[in-house]
Amino acid sequence: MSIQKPTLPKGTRDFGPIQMAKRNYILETIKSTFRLFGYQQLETPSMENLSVLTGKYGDEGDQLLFKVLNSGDFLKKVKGEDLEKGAANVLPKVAEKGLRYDLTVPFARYVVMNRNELTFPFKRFQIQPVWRADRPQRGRYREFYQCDADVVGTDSLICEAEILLMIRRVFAELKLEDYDIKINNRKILTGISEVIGEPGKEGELCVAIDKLDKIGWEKVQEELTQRGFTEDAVKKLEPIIDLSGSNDEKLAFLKGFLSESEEGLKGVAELEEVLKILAEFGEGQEHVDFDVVLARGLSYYTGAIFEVKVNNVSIGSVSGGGRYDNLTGVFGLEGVSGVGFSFGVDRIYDVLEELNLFPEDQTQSTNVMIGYFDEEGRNYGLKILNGLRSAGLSAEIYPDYAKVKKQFNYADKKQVPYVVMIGSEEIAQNKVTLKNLKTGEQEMHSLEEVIGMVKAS
RNA sequence: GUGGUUGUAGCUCAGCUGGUUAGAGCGCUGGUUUGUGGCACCAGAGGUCGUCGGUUCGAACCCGAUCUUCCACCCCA
Repeated sequence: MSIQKPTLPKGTRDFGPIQMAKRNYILETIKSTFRLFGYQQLETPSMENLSVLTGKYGDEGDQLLFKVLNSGDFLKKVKGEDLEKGAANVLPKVAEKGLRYDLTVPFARYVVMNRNELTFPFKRFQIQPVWRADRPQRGRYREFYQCDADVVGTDSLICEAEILLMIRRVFAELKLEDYDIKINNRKILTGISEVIGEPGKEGELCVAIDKLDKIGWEKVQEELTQRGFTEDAVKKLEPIIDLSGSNDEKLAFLKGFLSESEEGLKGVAELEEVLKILAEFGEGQEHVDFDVVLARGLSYYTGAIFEVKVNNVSIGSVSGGGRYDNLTGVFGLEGVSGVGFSFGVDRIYDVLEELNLFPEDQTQSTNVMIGYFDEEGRNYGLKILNGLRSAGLSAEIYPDYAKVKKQFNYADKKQVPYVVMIGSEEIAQNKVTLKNLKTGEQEMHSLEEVIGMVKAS
């Protein structure tokens, strides 16, 4: 029998100890921020029934769902005629479960199933992996983590303002300074499409405008024409594309531009209110940038839209979100509005790595390692080990009888800062030798002294 | 889903127009040093050249398929 090399499925990764330390640094920052703002943690199963997942992400989304083959004889419901009709006909008979595609739909399902137990407004955060059968690329994986925070059951714009505050807090903690929180409002986009004489086409409008950064205004015009926008409409759009100035200046302009659109003015008013609430918090508009052409998640967002971009790095977009009316409508619970956003941990990881912003000592796990020469030393070491741990120091003993060189090598590789060495002399004096691996200094001390010294370092 | 790209030692990569026994650096193991890691020196182990098939007297090298990697598009975090 030939030995086969193990491999990972496409688009998945292992996280080793070093990576986990760094990931936890990011995740702890995010979690503590969510908790600080009153959000409670939720977890849902990796698998959902396909009836919950399908139809929520569009045709393209359905294709990207990982389906789980039924257990046992998964073919028992399939008939010959089903096979002839094609995959779409066979699928529901061989798979009834799928891996979750995002955290929002499972959350909506949870809210509907627990509507009578929940106290609204309900603020929840959720940090779990999601799966997409996408083609992997840099910063795009088939298994990746989302960190969502949503509040449902309120229309209050305080929530929007708090999202801005949470993003700023997380980024400040992570020492990320050069970034912009782009903010816009779906209603403004709707208003613009009305005003330029193409009502109801804001979706297409935004898909095209969204590429502005990438392909430029010229190409966007081409695409708009291709999508059936009139020349007149494209021309009317021009002042929007050129819009610049402070948030307040842009809003002032839009009030005039959108004066014919009730919906558009409502969007402007909402945005103004969010900024006003921010001011009531005693906070400024640092990093907050009203971006009229920001368009994302248009199929579900109905109010505010957020996106966070880190400047001068290869992967810019690290967070996003928005307000949606009627999150739970598809599951039969009407009128539950919510607003939420999500941090992309994997991308934040890459950004921090690129900017070299991870703290130095993230990987250090053990404070002290105990080494020894013989059985007597080992047994004495076990007592010392227990003492160190009781004092709250992370400690370990080298488990095998081995050359001192090997023991020290192990400590060095693991970046353990201190080694306690035990030989006959130490036992006789009821002390231990403490060696600082960074400086190379070593001296005999009592256990209590060692505890004090290591803790002080 | 469309188009392109990559695969040689644990890692990063050499390897000529197809020609004997496939190399380097780092890492690993052992030694110089049986109460001491990093540094230095010495020695050693480790490869079905992604996989399967084809062309050829002969394939890491040419051809096909497949998997994988990365990139662009679509879309998205």
